[in-house]
Amino acid sequence: MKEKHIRFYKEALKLFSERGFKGTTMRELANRLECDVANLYNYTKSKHQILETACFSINNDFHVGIDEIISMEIQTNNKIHQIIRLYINLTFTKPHEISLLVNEWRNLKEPALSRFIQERNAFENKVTDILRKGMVEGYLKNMDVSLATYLFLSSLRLLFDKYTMTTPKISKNNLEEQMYQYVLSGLSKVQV
Amino acid sequence: MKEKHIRFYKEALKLFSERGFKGTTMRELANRLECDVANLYNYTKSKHQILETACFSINNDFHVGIDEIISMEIQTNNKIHQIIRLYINLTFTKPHEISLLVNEWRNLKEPALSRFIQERNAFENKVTDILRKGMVEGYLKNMDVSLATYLFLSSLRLLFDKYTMTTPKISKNNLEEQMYQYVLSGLSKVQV
DNA sequence: GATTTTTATCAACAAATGTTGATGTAATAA
DNA sequence: TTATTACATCAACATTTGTTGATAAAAATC
Repeated sequence: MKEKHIRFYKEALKLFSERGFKGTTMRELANRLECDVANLYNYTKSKHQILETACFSINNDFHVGIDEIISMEIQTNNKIHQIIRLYINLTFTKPHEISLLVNEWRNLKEPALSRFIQERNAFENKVTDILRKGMVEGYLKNMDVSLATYLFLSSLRLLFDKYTMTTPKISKNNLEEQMYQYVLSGLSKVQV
Repeated sequence: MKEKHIRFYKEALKLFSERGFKGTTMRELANRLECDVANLYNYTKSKHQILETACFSINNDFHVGIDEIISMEIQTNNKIHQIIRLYINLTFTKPHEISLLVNEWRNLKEPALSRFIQERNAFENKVTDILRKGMVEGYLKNMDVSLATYLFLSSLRLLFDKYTMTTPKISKNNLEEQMYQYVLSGLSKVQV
C-alpha cells in the first residue's frame, strides 16, 4: 500500500536526476513503473508537486543536520569535518535528491521557488557563520568568508556526479578523509 | 549583417543559462530579439544546433588554453595557477557558455553527446596529468589524483553562479588570488 | 538598375506533454 | 456482506513547442 508510493517517488527522482525535470515525461515515468500514465495521478497532484516535495525534503535534511552540528560543543575544525560527513552521508543515502540541489530546483514555481531560495540561503549562512567563527578564532585563514563558503560547498555539492554516475573507486570513509584534508587545507591557517 | 547573428547567438545562450535548454522556447527567444519565431531559422538550422555549437566552442577554448599551459616550461604550481586563470578568464568573458558545461550539455543528442563527453574527459585527463606530475615531483600531497582533479575542477566550474548571477563583491584579481590560495593549499604538500 | 542575399511576416502542422473524467477492478475495513 | 479505499484502463483534451513553406520587403553586391 505504501510500497508503490515509495517506488513511485524514488523512480521519479531518479528520472529527474538523470534527465532533468523538464526532460522527464510522465509517460516515461509510467513506463518505468510499468503502469499507465493516468495512474501516476493517484500518487501525486502534479508533476511539479513531486519536485517541490523532494526539494523541501532534502533541504530540511540539511537544516536538521547543520543545526545539530551548530549545537555541538566542538572546535570549528571538527564542525567542518561534520559538515563534510553530513554531505557525504546524504549523498550516499539520497543521491537523487542531492542532484536536485544543483540545478533542478530552478524549475520550482512561485511561491515555492522564493521559499526554497530563502531556506537555502539560510543554510549557507549557517555555514558562513561557522567559517567566520573559525577565522576570528584564528583556526582558519582570513579570506573572503562568502567566497570560502562557496568554495567549500561547491566542492561538496557535485560529489553526486562522481559517486553515483560513475563507479566509485574510493570507499566512503576514504572519500571522507580525503575531502576533509583537501577542504580543511584550503581553509586552514596552519598545515593540517 | 553579422551583427544580428551575434546578438541572436548571445541571447540564445543567455536564455539557455537562465532557464536551461529545455526550459527555453524559441518563441521566448524571438520575443527577446523582438522578431518573429520563424525568423530565428535564418540564423540556425535548429534549436539543438545552437547548443551543439556553443558546447563545442567553449570546450575548444578550454583545450586551447590547457594545451598552451602544458607547453609552458614552468613549475607545476604555476601551471595550476594558470589553469585557475584560464577558468576565471573564460568565466568572465563567456559566462553563459560556461554554464552550459555544468548541466546543459546533457541535452546534446548523439553522436554529439558522445563526442562532447570524450573531449571533456580528454581535458580532465590533461589536468590530471599535471596534478599527477606535481605529486610525483613532491610539490603536491599524495591523494587520489582523480579525486583531486575533481575537487579542483568543481571548485572552478561553479564560479559562474557566484559571479554572474549575484553581484560580484570581489575583483577579478582578488578572486584569482584567493582561489589560488584555497586550491593550492588543498593540494599542496607544504604550507603555501 | 539588376540580382542575389539577407531578413521579415503570417499561418499552419505534427508531435509531445501534463492532466482529467468516466469507469471498472482489487483490496481493505466495517 | 458491505462500504470504502486504493489502483488500473482507456480515451481524449487543451496547450505548448519545434519547425516549415510560401511570400515579400530590405539590403548588399554586381
